[in-house]
Amino acid sequence: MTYLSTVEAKCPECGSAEVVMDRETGETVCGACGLVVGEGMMDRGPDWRASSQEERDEKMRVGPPIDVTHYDKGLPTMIKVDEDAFGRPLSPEVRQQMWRLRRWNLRARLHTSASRNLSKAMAELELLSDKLSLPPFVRETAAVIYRRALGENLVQGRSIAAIVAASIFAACRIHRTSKTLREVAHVSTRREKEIFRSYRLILRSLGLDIPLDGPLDHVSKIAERAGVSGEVQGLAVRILQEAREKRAVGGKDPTGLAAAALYVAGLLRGEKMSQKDIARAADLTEVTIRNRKRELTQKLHLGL
DNA sequence: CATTCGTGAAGACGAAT
DNA sequence: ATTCGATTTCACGAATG
Repeated sequence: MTYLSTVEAKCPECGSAEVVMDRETGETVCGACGLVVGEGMMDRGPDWRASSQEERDEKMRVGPPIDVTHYDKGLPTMIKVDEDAFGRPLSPEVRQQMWRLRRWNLRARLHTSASRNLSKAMAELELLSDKLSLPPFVRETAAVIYRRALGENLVQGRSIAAIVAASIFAACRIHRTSKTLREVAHVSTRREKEIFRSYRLILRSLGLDIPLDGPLDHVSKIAERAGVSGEVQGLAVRILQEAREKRAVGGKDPTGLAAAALYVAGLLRGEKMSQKDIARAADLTEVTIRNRKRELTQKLHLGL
C-alpha cells in the first residue's frame, strides 16, 4: 500500500526523473534528493480531452478540474459570509460566526502543511544530531531555527534536508560547538555548498548575527581526536593567544591555526605526533599544517 | 621506510570592478 | 558578470632521520 505516484517532471535540483507525489499529503517531492518541488502543485489544465466542439460542450464544466491527489480534491473550500446557500442574506450573528469559521479553515490548511513539513524535518534533525552526537540544547536551538526558517517560507523550493543541515550548523556556531561545515555536510545527504548557501540565507532572513569562530574554538576537539595531552593543549592555547595579540595571524582557516598550534606545542614538549596525525584529526592536509607552523614559528620567533 | 618540507597547478572564495 | 588576489588542497619529489 503505497501512496506515492510518479509525476512527469524532472527535479530542478538533481535532474532526476524520480519526482514523486505523495497522495496522502499532496506534496511533490524528488525521490532522489528529497527536494520539495512544491505543495499542491499540480496540473491545472483540463482533465479531459475533446476531439470535437460538441464533445467539448458536453464535457465542459465550471470550476477547476478535480485532482484526487489533493486532500481536498482541488475544490475550493470557500466559506461564504454574506449569504446562505440559496443566496439569502444572513443575520449579523451568523455572519460573524461565518467569518470565524473561515479564518479557522484557512488557518487549519496552513497548519497541516506546516506540520507535515515539520515532521519530516524533525526526523532528519534527529538523525543528523545523533550522527553528530550533538548535545540536546544544540539540537533544540537547531529546531527553533528551522521552525523560524519555515515560517519565513525559506523551505519552499529548497530541500528540507539542506535547510535542516544549515539550521544545525547555525546552532553549532551559536553555542560554539566546534563542528565544521564539512562535518555537518558529511552526515547530510546534501552538498556542502548548498548547505552553506542555505546557512547564509537563514542568517540574513532571520537577522541572526553569529560571531565568527576563532582558532581557540577548535583546539579541544582536535586535541581530543589526536590524543594530545592536556598540558600540550594548554600550551597551544597560549601560543594562539600570543599570536592573536601580535596580530601574527589573519584571514586564515581557524582550524588550520588550531591544528598547527597543537603541532608546534607538541614539538616544544617533545610529545610524539606526526603532521599526518594532526592533519587527520583536524580534517586538513599536512601542507596547511606546515604553512601555519612556519608562520607561527617565525612571527612568534619560537626556536624550532 | 616514515616523516618532513617545499613547490606548482587547480579549485574555491571574497572583494573589487 | 567577470577579474583578481589570497588561500587551501592535491600530487609530487627531495631531504632527513
